[in-house]
Amino acid sequence: MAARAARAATIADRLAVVHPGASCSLDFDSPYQLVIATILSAQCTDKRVNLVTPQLFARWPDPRSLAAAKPAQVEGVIRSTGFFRAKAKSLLGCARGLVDRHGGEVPTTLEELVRLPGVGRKTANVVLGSAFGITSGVVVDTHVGRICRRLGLTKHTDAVRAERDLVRLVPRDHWIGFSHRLIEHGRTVCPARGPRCEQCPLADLCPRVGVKTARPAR
DNA sequence: ATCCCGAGGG
DNA sequence: CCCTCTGGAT
Repeated sequence: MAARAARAATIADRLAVVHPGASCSLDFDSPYQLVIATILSAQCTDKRVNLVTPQLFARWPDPRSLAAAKPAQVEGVIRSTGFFRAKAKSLLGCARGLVDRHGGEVPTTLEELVRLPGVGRKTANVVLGSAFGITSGVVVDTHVGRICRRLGLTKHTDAVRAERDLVRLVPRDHWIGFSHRLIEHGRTVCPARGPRCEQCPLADLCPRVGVKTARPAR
């Protein structure tokens, strides 16, 4: 549908003005660190993840050391990110997968990444895009899905179906930037609760059905 | 009470 | 398809 593609282009252009340098807000300085940080980011703010990763990477600086770590010790360090047992299990399994199948390096294809414990399509897209500069798809996280539904770019709540719509609407070379700007927009202007519609550059494109404006001023 | 840059398991 | 995992923030 050409009309929706034009709408998507308008949205992408305006977000590029407001969030020009939007990028991954997780702290990392290697692909290994980004994989770990992104696994931890599930149902958790990046800010919270950035609070625990320095300790994590200081104690277990590479896949080999992390694969040999005691689960209980890892759980202790990552506890505040929530889902700490499942996440610790994923981290150890992921580290083991990196060592066993990839010589301790992070693979650069979606198929290999998704095979690692704790790494789903969203995490794989983030890692490929931000650690390697590889465009593999649109990152559809909770923000991207919610905003694109509000704006009528997709009707799907399922992330895979939403992504299928978005990759058709947005030119391939804009996929990563579009993703990061939507995520930034979601964090700063259009969160699930209390969207700040009065300062949203997309307000005229948004139905805002049943959306309450932030803060009843008191 | 509901949401946070999800993923795995039944 | 659903359910579960979990602490922190609002």
